[in-house]
Amino acid sequence: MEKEYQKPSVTVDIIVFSIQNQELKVLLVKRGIPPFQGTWAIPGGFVRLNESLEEAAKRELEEETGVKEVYLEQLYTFGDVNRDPRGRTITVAYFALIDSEKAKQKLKATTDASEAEWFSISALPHLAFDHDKILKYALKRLRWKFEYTTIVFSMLPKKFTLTQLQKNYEIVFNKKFDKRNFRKKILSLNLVEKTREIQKDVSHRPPKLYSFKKRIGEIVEILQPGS
Amino acid sequence: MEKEYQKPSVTVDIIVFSIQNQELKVLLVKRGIPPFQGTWAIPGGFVRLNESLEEAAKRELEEETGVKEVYLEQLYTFGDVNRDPRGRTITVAYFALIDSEKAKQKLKATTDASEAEWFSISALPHLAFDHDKILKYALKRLRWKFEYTTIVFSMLPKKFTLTQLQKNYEIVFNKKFDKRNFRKKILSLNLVEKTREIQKDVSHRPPKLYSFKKRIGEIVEILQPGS
DNA sequence: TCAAAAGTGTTCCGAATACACCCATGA
DNA sequence: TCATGGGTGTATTCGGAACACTTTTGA
Repeated sequence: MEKEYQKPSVTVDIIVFSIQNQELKVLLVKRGIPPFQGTWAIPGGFVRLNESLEEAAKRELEEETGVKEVYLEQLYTFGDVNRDPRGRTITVAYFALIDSEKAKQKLKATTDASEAEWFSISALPHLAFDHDKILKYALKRLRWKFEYTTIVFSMLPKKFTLTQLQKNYEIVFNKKFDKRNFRKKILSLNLVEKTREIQKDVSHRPPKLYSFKKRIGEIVEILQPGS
Repeated sequence: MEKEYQKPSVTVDIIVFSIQNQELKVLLVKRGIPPFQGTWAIPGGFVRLNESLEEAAKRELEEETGVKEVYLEQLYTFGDVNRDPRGRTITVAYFALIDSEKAKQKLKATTDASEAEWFSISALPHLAFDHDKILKYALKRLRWKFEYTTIVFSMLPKKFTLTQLQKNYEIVFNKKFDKRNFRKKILSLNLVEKTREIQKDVSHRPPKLYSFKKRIGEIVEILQPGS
């Protein structure tokens, strides 16, 4: 067989973001086997012949975290010749968003003896392979998606307060927004509706709970660049 | 070897757009061999082990068209299990933009006895594999890029008139813009500068030629949605 | 009564929109 | 002189930005 007919390996890697304790976090796994044994990496694995890329990403994600039904989208495909020392490997990166309630669930013990852990994006270890680059790109995409689409709602529980919503934006952009302008904007976009519930047992004026009306990920320009 | 260790094949497909004769066109090749023999398809081919994905895309593009140094960006990776009847094949789609002068060059005779031809996107044939879907997505991305970045300049010669620039937008969006507002916007973005040249031999007032000042593809929100 | 977050309006400014006429050239 | 596209300005409207105080609850 000629060189050009040999096949590269194909993997999927899933960058999983969530917001916990007022911080943006990403899920990493410690590699149990070489190469990069003991180094943190983005969770992922080989694509099987009988599953689509998205199915592979969903399967790996469930294997690592036990969570299903999260927001998942393809990020980018990384295919530099020497990105994996074991041989030519192309990885299709996905990024996933988990709402704060699901993220609190205990991480499933992983099958391949590696540990999984949430890391704040402000205190990341160096990652295996080209995963630093992949993560950096995922963050860029995340911010972009927050600006122009409604994915924020995939990181919130079904019912939430407008302050929680605003906090999520502030965490992702690492920037404060004006409360009145923020609420005016969100309400004018007609994205949310009041529920009849209010949050109880808070030691301040109890906030109203809202729910999301539209399709997650829809493009709407929630926040303009620089606002 | 177990099922999950068999490897899929990996190809790149390149959707090449250009604007010719006031129409948005895409380059297609007629397949010379089965499957889908005689059907039009997006140009592409297998990724070799010693080249990155982008290198593979550039190589295939040059083999098909003879053009080099075009705007090229990764579009999306398509990996449904049955998208290729020959067996599991994942394709990394790229999209490329060629300026009108380069696009006028004669298409190189292709090596694998297939013909290449420019098709207006308003009169497309049915395509092989899942290429209809890929092309549809590429068009979406193209429009998005026109709205928010400066890629339009990759479809223009080095020196161009503001009317040519506006025409390109009108063709891509299939929509007219107001001449005064368009020029005001472009000039306020500080993207172009007057050259000392004017276009000669036109049977009307000769237009000034402009050149592009910045990096192609930079995000600038040239046209707001709905403008 | 205090602490903590919820909730609420107005003014100002810049950018987007709508809109019509004169200019320079080749045929 | 005519046809063809080049080139230009203003008034209006809309949305973004800045900004501070009162309300409600639990501790």
